[in-house]
Amino acid sequence: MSTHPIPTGSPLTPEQLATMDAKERMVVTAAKLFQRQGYHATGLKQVVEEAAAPRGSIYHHFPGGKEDLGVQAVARAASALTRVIERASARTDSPGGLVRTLGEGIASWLTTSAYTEGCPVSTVTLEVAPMSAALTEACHAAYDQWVGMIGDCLVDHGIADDEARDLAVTTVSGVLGALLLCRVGQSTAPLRTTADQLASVLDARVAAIT
Amino acid sequence: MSTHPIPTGSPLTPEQLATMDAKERMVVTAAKLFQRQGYHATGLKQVVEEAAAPRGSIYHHFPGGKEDLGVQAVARAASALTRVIERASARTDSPGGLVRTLGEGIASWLTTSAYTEGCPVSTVTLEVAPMSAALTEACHAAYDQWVGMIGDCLVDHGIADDEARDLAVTTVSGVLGALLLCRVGQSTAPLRTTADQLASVLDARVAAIT
DNA sequence: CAGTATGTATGACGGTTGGCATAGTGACTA
DNA sequence: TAGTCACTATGCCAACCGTCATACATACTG
Repeated sequence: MSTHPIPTGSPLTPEQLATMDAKERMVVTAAKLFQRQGYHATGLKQVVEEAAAPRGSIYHHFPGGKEDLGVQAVARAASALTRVIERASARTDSPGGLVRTLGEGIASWLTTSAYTEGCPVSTVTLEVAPMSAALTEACHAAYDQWVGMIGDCLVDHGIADDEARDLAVTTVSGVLGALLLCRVGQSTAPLRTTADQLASVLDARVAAIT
Repeated sequence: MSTHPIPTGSPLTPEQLATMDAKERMVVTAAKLFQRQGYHATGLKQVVEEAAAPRGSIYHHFPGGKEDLGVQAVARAASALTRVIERASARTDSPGGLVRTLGEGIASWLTTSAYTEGCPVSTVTLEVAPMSAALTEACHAAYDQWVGMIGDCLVDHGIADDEARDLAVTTVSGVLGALLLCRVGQSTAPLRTTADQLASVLDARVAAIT
């Protein structure tokens, strides 16, 4: 890692952090850092510094050490994306609309962070699976939830459970993969393209039923 | 990282390594380790040990240090997947068949490694983009090549350049994302599902032309 | 209220490993 | 012999994660 072109600054606004206790600050800060630079590149030192938390408290709040903190950070980060899906789901009524809105939401997320923040779960997944069972499980739970939410949306539109799940898996895969391409190319085009195409597939599938 | 359930063993067979010089051994070993545990979790110490290479040679062969080694390892690993695509491309004549064959190839790759080895490029991408320009560029080049190859296949079947590229982006995104889900769930189902669905989309698109 | 007990919270330390730089070795050339 | 080259052993300092003895806060007791 030769250069650090983007001045990282604080991963969270001080106002937000001020409202939390030390433990929560650590979890939230770790989540942001994992999302930005990955699990192994994030030192506990950096976490406590940016969270303005005392070094010694780590093993009080997280007896399992870094891995323990990681599990909670992943869970927290995952729920953030879950909310994005929920919000997108509330704003549209077709599966295709959901995917498109979701794609836009994530895209804006990418641009506002100057492509430093990707999927909070994917990075950790690739770094630790399947070495750390606890972290792998936390990531797995996140993906399952996302697949389930999109699958439910499809079922609501009349698609059979099995096919709905398959389509949801493909959709989540596509979005996650597109996020990779976006980060590496510093462009939201792959995400918008992929979301658009997946949306068309889902809508066509729904249309074929009615 | 509490446990190490899978005895890692040597990442490469000694016979393979024996035919290479020290530099090549380092690149290949680094590629395997990055693929397995990521960039930051891989120490140069581990690389030289598993490559049976002398420690002091690192900065002779790779003046840019770890990042330099990383760029070459990514390039090498990427070309491995490129060959898989080439082979899949040679064995089928439809885009859908290509994607299905590709999915199977990667799936067998996952199972033989007990899900320890994922996409060699994705892990590094998420860990370093966009902090390290050199590594990001190396990853970008790999993705571009894959997208280009699949896009070319589509163009060969009569699809216009722009749409071919869009479809290729979606396909690569889906495969990469599915690989994530496979690793976290220790199952090849997501990959086969995704490949299957993407293949259907591509074939339908081709069929609509003729 | 004074004194103590109990559990929480914390700063300082340690053994290890991280990537990297330097000084050095030996082989080959002139 | 002197010089050049490809290559390597050794050592450095910083950062890593985890442990520990201690300080704090609250609640209980006489």
